[in-house]
Amino acid sequence: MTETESTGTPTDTCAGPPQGNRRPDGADKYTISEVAALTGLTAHTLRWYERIGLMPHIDRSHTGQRRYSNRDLDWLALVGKLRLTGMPVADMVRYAELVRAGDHTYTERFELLKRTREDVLARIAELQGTLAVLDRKIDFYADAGLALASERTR
Amino acid sequence: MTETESTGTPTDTCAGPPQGNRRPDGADKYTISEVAALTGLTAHTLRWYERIGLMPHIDRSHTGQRRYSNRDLDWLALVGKLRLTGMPVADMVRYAELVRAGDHTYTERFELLKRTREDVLARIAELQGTLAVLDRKIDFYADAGLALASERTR
DNA sequence: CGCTTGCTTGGAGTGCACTCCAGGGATCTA
DNA sequence: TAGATCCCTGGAGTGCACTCCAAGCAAGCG
Repeated sequence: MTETESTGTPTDTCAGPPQGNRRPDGADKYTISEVAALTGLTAHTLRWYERIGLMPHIDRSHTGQRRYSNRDLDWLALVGKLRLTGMPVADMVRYAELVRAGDHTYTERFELLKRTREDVLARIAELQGTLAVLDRKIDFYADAGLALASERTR
Repeated sequence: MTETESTGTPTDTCAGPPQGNRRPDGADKYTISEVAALTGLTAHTLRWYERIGLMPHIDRSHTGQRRYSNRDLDWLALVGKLRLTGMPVADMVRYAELVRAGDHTYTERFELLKRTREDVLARIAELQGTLAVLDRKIDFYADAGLALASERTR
């Protein structure tokens, strides 16, 4: 219920997604439960993301606890967006691997993003088709409901 | 090797209403594999839909084989649309129950459809937000790729 | 000092939506 | 009459994306 995924201003350059109550860079050390609150994911899921290779290496405190940075939050915001598109986690892991592999994977990342973009466009089109069907059915039920109501109450 | 189930349609995954190759009403008797071909679902899935109560009672031939009608195809088309919205199968079963229950469930069906419509609108908005992020990233990678290319080949 | 809270781990469990299997029956073609 | 092909059933298995568990460590508090 603490979904702090606001629709922020799209003014950032590359990966600057919307995120509210952050600490300034340099003082950006978040515990796992803070990140959970900020992202809406559970701590379980955050650890699981790390295990499957979807996260970069997360900083640790001197006692071994995770300390997330603003950069990690940026990455999680992107992951959240990709998740909304229905992209399989395995594909996101693939993208994460490309990022870790270095600059020579730019082209491949580019292709992956373009393919994803096409998928999103297709999904939007699908949903708009569904919306049309839904609207037709809703009109039908509105008429039927009206007919029933007038027949029964007046 | 009893059933050639998952042959499916190799390319046509648009899930649009393929109402072209239907038989006229009155001569509308389709076997399960014909329906599978028409809908893109597998015969397994069609039987499973029936088992969980997502389908009305399907006609049977004198030997007990399923014979689908145009009406069944209509229902499957709606189910396909609802599936695209991400609606859980359990909710679709609920809708199917309401339809079976009779005319006095009109209002409830109406509410369900309206809620679904809102969900679809929200989903489209989400996807458009994701599209914006994706486009920003794609622009970034296009520039980076260009820089790399000009550095190397020109 | 003990208690509570929050974090750690590997591994096991959950829910959804299929997906497949074994074993058998009916129909068609050669 | 044989073989191929389609279909039937209940139940078991699969893959994905989490979700939870048990056992234990570390810090803060009265």
